[in-house]
Amino acid sequence: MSLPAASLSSKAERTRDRILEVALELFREKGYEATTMRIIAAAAGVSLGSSYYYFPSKEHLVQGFYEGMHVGLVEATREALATERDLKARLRLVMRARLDVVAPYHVVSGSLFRTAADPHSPLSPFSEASGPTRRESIAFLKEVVEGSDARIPKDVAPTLPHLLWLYELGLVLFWVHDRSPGQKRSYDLADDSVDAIVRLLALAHLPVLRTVRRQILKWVSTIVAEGPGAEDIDA
Amino acid sequence: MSLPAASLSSKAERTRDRILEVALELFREKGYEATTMRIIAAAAGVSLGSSYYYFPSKEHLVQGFYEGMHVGLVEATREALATERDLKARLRLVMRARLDVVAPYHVVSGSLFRTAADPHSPLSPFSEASGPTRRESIAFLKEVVEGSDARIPKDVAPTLPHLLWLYELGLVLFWVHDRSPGQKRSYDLADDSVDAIVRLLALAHLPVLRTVRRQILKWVSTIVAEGPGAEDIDA
DNA sequence: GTCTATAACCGGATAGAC
DNA sequence: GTCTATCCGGTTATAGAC
Repeated sequence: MSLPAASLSSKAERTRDRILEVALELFREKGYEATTMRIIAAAAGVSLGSSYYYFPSKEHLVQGFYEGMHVGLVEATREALATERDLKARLRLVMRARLDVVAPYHVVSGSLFRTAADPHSPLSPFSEASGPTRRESIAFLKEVVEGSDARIPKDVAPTLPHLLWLYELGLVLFWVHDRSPGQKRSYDLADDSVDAIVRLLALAHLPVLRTVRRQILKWVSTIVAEGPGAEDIDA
Repeated sequence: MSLPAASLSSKAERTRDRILEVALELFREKGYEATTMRIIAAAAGVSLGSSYYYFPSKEHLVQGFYEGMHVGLVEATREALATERDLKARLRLVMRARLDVVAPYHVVSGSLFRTAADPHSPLSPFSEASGPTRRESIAFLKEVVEGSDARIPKDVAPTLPHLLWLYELGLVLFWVHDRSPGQKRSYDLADDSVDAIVRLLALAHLPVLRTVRRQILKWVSTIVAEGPGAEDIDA
């Protein structure tokens, strides 16, 4: 989807793209379960067997979805991030945009994310296969922080993007479960939790908080170092 | 499983129990996917159709698992909790016991918890069907706190058990993904995060933290009020 | 009405011919 | 690279036994 567009045969590539495109549309329209591989194949004008030639499993069709969501977030926030310098405002607009971008998929999100919970699945956010997207997301959050005028304590700075990535994951997890109209609660939670995060960051330098700060940094490192390898930590 | 043991016919009940027992054992031995309903039925000495008479779906077999895990935790900690009064020690032993109790199921946990991520699934920790177990867990954590000699700020007290429940959920989620030998990282994380939590609680009364404290309480309420109904909040 | 069994359906995945 | 035929397992329909 965001691969170097050259080098691969064109007929095959168009077939592949068509299958993926059709599949994502059907997922959104009818849901993940209701969209059978047979229907996808038919809609894309290929046989069932051919679909499996391009995508080894139904799950693999969902990887394209994730990458799309990340690209969508970057595009949706580029303009606003270019001018805004206040950290709280930056984080808030990013998290709100995150929710906006995934919004059309809320109905399906349950069954879509279902697979993501399984660590053995390539769709797990911690998996090898998700590595590229994960690293891109963390790098993006790093920019969100560094582009602000906030002063972040030296020891917190390297871990902060990872912490924010975990936080974003949690927010989306909440959103998946959020049945309030328009997922209003998720937006409220985003606002409230961003407030708390920024305030905590502002207080982080206080001597009383030195020990907790270290403790928290320690366990965030533990969490983020988790996964297929230690490569995550220096993304 | 923890129902009033009377009132239902005994032959049927024994059949039901046998199916469940056999299923859990097979899940642990061979994994969730590899254990087919046909195998379960055969091992329990009934026909496939009969299994479906007792358990409407394969997922429903997993509900018994959850309840078992909760009962296991309570039993594993009863003795130690009876004498220990220090909050940090109490929380630490509870969280370590939580990991001990689920340990035999680590290999399977991925596919087992997979379904739990789907909000539409009865296996979701936030679902109606999980309500009883969820409320029991929160009530248990309330006792863990109240049985300690720690002084908890008045405004924090009612929300704390819910916060701890979310925290426990997160810990287990991490454990599911933890591939370190013996899941050592999960135990480390439990220790470190309990330290941080207890320290934060001790500092919570400080005037500088008043605003953050309120903000955090607010969004924890938002999260926990989420789900099938508002009944969660007064469990 | 409670329980059990057999046969079939449906959809994800695979084999192998062309 | 594309197809058809088939497998396999969760689930359902339904008939009948106790």
